Amino acid sequence: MATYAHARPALTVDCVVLGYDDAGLKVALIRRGLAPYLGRWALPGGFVHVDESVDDAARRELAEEAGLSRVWLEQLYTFGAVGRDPRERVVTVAYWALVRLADHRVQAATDASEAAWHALDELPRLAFDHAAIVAAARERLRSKVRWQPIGFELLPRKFTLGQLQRLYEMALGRALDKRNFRKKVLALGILDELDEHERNVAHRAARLYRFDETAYRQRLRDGFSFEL
Amino acid sequence: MATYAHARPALTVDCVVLGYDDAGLKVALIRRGLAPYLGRWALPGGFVHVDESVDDAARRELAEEAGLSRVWLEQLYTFGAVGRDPRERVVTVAYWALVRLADHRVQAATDASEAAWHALDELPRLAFDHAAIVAAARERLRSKVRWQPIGFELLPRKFTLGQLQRLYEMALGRALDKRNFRKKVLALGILDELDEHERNVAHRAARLYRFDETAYRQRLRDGFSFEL
DNA sequence: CCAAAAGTGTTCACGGTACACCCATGC
DNA sequence: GCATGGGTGTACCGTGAACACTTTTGG
Repeated sequence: MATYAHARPALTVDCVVLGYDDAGLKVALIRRGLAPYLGRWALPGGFVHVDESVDDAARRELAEEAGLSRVWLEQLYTFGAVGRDPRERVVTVAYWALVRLADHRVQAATDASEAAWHALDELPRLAFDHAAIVAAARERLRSKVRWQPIGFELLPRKFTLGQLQRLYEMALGRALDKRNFRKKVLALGILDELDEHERNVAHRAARLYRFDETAYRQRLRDGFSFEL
Repeated sequence: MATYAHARPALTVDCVVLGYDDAGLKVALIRRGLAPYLGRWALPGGFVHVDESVDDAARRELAEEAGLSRVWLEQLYTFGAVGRDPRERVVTVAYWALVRLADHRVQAATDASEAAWHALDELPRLAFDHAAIVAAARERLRSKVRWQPIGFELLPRKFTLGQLQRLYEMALGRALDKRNFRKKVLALGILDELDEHERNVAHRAARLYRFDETAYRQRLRDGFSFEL
């Protein structure tokens, strides 16, 4: 393990930013303004600087390239195949993030020519191996959603149980029984029932709820299972 | 994302190799023959070459530094804090591996002055942030063992249900009920019951079993849950 | 009054858990 | 014969899954 003087792989981060609205799950993509894959859609990301942690690099790129900050962010997987970038050897640490679509407009910045949300199940062809990275994030969402009440990161602060259920159905890729879902989710004891209802809907207005983070942390400490 | 000409972080892999025998879980460590942390125990690992995938680098280091090959190996997490190596900026992709202790003698090789198995719950002080990496592997084992019948990678090819149960108890950190354990594990239908028994034991000789990988794959395809 | 989603309980089957005694073997 | 782990079955309980109708609101 002598000092390393040879060519080294470059190191980047790439972020799979997932958002949700009533139409479904979306990913934030950026249209590349440079070769290779000029004009293709790609994940926001970029090189890791020597003086920042990899986590910080992910947050920075998210802010610079997509104009997003203060989002929930977690490391996903490191993609290190040899040919994944045609220019040179690049290893990328992929992250995934969840944001409230209502709160965030993605905006292109720096060297990205365009940024936009894309529906998760009708993605365009992506640059590099980014399709595989998105697939990994999707898989992680599917498994994580069963153990941690992640959904609240994606919904507006006040939401209906119907919205929450539709989100879970999207994430899990299957229909859930309405009564069982409400029963379980309310039994978790991490929702504040508000004295507010939807407005201007063409059907009975649903009650609004809010995620009770304090109760959630308490339950976590008590060793609680959030399986849905 | 122009061509990158500045200083770049170096990229390494580190492997948490877990082994098991009747005395408990062990991790393979190497005594460092170079500064920094000269003489300290550390995980086997090293730099990723430009012409090999990160996975390949992990396998190579495992072979070179610990003399291990053909082991079960999986990516664990990427550690990218800024100060984790005092010499220069180094990001490491951590892997974890499971081996049959009976089959593998670790042997020091290349630039490691010594290699040995250490009991997982009485580790010496480790170099760099390797203690955190081992802790992450341990946590991963604990959660993974519940979903995938991982234990078989760690046991000899023929084993008793008692051995399997003790392994699970080590991994999960709690005692399991013998009858329930046997019932569940046999119900999985992935064990071959052999017409062989232990020999030379000071008690009733236990029947030996073998992991039936074919049946396992079949169950996986059928969407089977291996929760214990 | 019609469409569309909200809201609400009960029953059944299965799996998890708790629990105690006899058996085979080596010393 | 004794110490040590191997081996076996049953009863209870809680949770997950299935399932249908009434209510409210806007158009």
